[in-house]
Amino acid sequence: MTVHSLTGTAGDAIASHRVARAPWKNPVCVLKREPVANLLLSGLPRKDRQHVLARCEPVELKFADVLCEPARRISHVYFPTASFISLVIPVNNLASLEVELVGNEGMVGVPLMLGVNVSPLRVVVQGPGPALRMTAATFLAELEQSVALRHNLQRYIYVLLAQLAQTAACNRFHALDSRLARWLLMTHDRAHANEFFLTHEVLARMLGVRRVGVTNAAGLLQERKLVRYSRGHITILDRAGLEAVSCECYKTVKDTYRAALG
Amino acid sequence: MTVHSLTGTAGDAIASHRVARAPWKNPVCVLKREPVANLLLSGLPRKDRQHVLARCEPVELKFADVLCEPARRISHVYFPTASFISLVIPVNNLASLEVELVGNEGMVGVPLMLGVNVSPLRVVVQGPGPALRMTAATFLAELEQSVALRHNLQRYIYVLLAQLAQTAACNRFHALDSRLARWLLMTHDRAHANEFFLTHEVLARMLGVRRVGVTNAAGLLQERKLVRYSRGHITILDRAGLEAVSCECYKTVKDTYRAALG
DNA sequence: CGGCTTATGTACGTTGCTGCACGGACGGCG
DNA sequence: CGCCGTCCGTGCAGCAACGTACATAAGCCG
Repeated sequence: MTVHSLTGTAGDAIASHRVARAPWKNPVCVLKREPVANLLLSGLPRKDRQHVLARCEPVELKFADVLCEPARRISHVYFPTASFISLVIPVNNLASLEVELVGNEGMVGVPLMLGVNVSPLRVVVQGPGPALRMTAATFLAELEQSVALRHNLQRYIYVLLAQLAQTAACNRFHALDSRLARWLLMTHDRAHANEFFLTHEVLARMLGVRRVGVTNAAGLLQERKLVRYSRGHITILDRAGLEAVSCECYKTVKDTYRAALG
Repeated sequence: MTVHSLTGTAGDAIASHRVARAPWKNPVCVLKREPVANLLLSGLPRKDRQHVLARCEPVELKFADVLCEPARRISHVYFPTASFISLVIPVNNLASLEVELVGNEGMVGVPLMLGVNVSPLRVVVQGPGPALRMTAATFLAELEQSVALRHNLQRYIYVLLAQLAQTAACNRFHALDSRLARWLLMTHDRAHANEFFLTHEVLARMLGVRRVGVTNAAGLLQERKLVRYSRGHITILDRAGLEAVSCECYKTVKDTYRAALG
């Protein structure tokens, strides 16, 4: 993992870093991106925000970097801006299932807030790009400092709980087509780009199904002109169409977030 | 201390959910019970514990009482002692899935700790019996008072998160037999009795499957002499056998709890 | 006892996904 | 250009769970 710090405080420019240098092979991803801020931080009162941002280190996350393994100590918290990160639970060293997708609406490292310094899940970079990070110790100090930060992050944990429950139900009841559509929508929201890199293989591990299952479901979405993909590059063509195919879980989760943090 | 029944308070609005007769009155369940304390409270330092307990109201929960509906305000928090409570997510007003089972190792009303006063889930009494409860306001005041309480409950939320992730994976990957076995084990832990009341119908709604599916799976467990049941009365005969049939998720979750709160 | 309600058992075709296997196609690279 | 690794597509048998429908059995009440 390459981590280069941009010296100088992020100041009030919040998280509007300059755009990443080619995160993956295809530059198109980057070109379509606009500067993004982390919503948990940008919502803070000016003073708290500046204080926190001054202690954040901008980093560039690379695709497939593993930021933490289950049962290992959490060294840093991450606030993605244009990157996004999967929280994955491995099962039997074989299968795995994504239980949470974190983009600029969230953070990684929640257990620290709860008095625990190990992660229960595997943390994998799914979408390359910039993020802000803090050491665990600094983070805890900031929590002491800022009531607003505490407040925001507590509500974020609430959203997380609700979202986990919804995802569990979704995995249980909804067909693969719908779940795939939902996943693409969530990713679209967090990628801040119409195109992103994701092979069927990776998608399969996220959704907890066979690679071929994804191929079929994706074929269906492509037939209907909702997405286009080729060798890992997925392009969203028709959001509304995807929302129609996806289950209500997508909307439900988004509403929960808006109600608690919007 | 006076023991208040729920009937006449919150219970009235929801009493319609009760089943016609009263199988939960079966004395066998009760006879086998020993006095139990709530572990989140019993672990507190003496002084804090007394302070909290003095502000708790003992209540007797009845089977199938609905303590809270999704998106409704949380009026009380509950610390089950010998009772246990399901957190259920309804889907499409038809199916539903249990995402959490709370007994004397936990509490109901977690969102209050996170600055949110509505529940994302339906809260249903699964096992009748005593619990301690506090009004939302009192609870928040107690949180201010006691660092130890805050600490304990934060860690409990951590366990909750890990558990939700594990359950999601379990629902995705494991066969019904295993999941049923796991569920029975979890219930056994919380019921503090070898026998409890649960029809296949109810179990099916918890596991998110057809009633017939439960009948088959349960038949298998009974063939192997692991459980015995008749018209809603399930008796655990062979815990070790059940653990063998169940998936590792049971052990994993239990270990997580022990590590964080044991 | 007889009638009713609730709980459990059985049966059958259907479906969505699995496990496995292999064929083809695109793109990077020498 | 041609090789080769990665990624995508197809085919097929198998299976667990689904939806539906109906049949028995156990307790409750009059």
